[in-house]
Amino acid sequence: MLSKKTKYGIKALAYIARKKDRKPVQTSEISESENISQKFLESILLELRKSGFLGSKKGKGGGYYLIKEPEEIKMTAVIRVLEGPIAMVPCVSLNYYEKCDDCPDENTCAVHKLMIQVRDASLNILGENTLRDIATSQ
Amino acid sequence: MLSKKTKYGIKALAYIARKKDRKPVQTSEISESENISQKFLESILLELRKSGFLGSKKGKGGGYYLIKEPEEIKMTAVIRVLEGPIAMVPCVSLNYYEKCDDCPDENTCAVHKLMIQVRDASLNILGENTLRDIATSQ
DNA sequence: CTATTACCCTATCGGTTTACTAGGTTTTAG
DNA sequence: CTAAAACCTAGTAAACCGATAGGGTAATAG
Repeated sequence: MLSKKTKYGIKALAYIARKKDRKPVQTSEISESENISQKFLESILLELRKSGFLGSKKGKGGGYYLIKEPEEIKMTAVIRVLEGPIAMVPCVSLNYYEKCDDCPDENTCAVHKLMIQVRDASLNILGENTLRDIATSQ
Repeated sequence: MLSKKTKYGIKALAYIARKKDRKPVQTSEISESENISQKFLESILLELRKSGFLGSKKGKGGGYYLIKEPEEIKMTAVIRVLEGPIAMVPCVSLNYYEKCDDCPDENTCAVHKLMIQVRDASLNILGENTLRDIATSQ
């Protein structure tokens, strides 16, 4: 299940991407338009700035803006930063790998191979969708 | 992320499916072989019995056995019972649909269409894999 | 210069879920 | 009878989630 944090983060990024100009967008504007608690949204946008997706401008007329072009931002990258692993099980995660303590051998694990297939299918979709795709999909 | 419960449940089903005869398998045997806490496993197998995947026999020599053939059991069905929805967001779930309270219109939601694609990709994999496939995949 | 705007930071908190444990009851084979 | 096994009810410690509180700090318009 996707957390609200991730969901809100994606929506906010899409909102900013839909703006024609590159002027900073205020959190208050996004929170009102997308029905997201402003304080909660602030913490999410802050995280997106620290991880290199957004830039920010302080003071009057400030806000957040995209650093890269929307088509350069893959959804895999966004989800990995906000949500963490895309895989359903740590032992098949590419970026957040962890060994299962109950499995002596991953190659003989019934769950392992199945979850690799699911992971690859998800990675395919999320890797070929960019912020541009989801921002313009209305 | 898949819960331990679901993971253990799948492993247990696979273990039972690998047995040639149809004699009941005890929880103690499965828990030792698969490194699962026995008490926790008990509750999982009980749930799998109540949802129609397993039969049980009480008393000495009792245990759990498959009711259907392994190739008749799709992994979608197992996961839906143990884990719940397969979709990453309730608003795209086929079996556990729920409306988002922040979305006025699903058709204009940036997250919605993306998550439908992910769901369909996952459903494809999990729907074409049966218990037979994952039990014999070593 | 000063008021305002809006980003930035820390801390906390109630609620839910997760993974598991404890302890007992019922049923059955031998 | 008795040992073994499923069955049932509760409880619980820890983690996580979504949000809120309350400010601090930097930049800018006028």
